[in-house]
Amino acid sequence: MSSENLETRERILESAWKLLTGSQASAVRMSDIAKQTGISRQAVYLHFPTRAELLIATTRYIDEVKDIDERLVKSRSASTGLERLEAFVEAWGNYIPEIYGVASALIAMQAKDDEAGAAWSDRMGAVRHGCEAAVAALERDGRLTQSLSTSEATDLLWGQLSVENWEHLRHRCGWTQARYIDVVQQTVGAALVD
Amino acid sequence: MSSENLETRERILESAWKLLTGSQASAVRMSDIAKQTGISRQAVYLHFPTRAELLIATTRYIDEVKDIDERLVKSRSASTGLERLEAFVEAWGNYIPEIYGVASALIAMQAKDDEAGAAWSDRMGAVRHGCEAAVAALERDGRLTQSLSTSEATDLLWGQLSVENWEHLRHRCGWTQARYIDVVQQTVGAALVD
DNA sequence: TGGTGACTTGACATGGTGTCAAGTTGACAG
DNA sequence: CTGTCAACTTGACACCATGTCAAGTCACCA
Repeated sequence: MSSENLETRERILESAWKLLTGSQASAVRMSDIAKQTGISRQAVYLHFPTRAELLIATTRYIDEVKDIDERLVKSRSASTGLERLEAFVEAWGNYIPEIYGVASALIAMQAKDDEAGAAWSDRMGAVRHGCEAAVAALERDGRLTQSLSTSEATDLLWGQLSVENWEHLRHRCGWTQARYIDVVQQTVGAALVD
Repeated sequence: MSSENLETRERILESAWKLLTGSQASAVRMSDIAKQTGISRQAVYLHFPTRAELLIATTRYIDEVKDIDERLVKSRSASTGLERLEAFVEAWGNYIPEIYGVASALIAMQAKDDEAGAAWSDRMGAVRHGCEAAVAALERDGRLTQSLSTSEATDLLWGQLSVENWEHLRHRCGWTQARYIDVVQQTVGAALVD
């Protein structure tokens, strides 16, 4: 078993990830994570001061394991703005399923917990930078629509790539992941290009 | 004062509405609503069995007072599919601010409370019907894009008109309401028409 | 041998929801 | 005038999850 030798901290993160990936993410309690890890609830608190910090650490852990940076770097190598936009939608859109469990738990917390809210905003701020870069590439090609300012175009793209929109189309509407990517590329193309 | 003669039940709904419209909607507790109404916390439970039911009753109350039906009826009188689509976006998009407080409290609850989740889904199901009708009108005019099925087009429109997307553009991105309506009409037009 | 760090056990405070039981009060019917 | 009933009050309590605190176990290391 590869997980036998992991430090307790990592085993906790693995457990959290696993449980959060299952259904009903926001119903996952500290005691569930402890049980899954095979340690006491209090031991979890020796590694993470609060539930919010554990969730945040879990997103960072997933980022690392799934190498989100690597995925996004690839989207930056596209030659045209349009290609770059599509590559970015594909890269991020295909990453959402990985973090969805933790993301939804964090989103559910943010209303009551400022720390969780700030952390999630921060996380999403990084996505906005990606959107900004894609919009800038489009503008450089002279293909950004006249009807939106740069920042409006960025905001719009950002919204289309939100976890909430992914959840809506994939879960509430039952779309496949492939169709989701396809249609978002198409929508975003129609809204922003030319 | 018009509210002096209201039955207690209505005064509770008014209080809930008022408090939920203020900031931090999901932080509104039963005791806050009781205090605002000028009655004991237990008295609230004499009228509404759970917090979820109170929130749901509040949305219905707002629907009634703000006459959402009337607003939507108007959008149905448009002659062309495109006009109808735009009228629907305008009608619903301008209604979201009215219910936003209650909506966000309900959305925050739905993760943990099945009853709240079901009620909110039901509510949103009604919006989907409106979307469906707008898409059907577009199709009748032969102006629905080839690249989406009827139900996909409906899902897409539905997502654009979600409370979450409104919150994203208006709150997170700071757009004005007018600009929000404008850009959503434009986006939805580009994605669905022709 | 003795100390240290990681963990366990168990108790407890906090904060919000929802329940229960025993009043109080005012209006209305007989 | 009196009894009753509905609406409301007061106060206590169970529940549940988070987070804290204190004391104890245990393996490893100097």
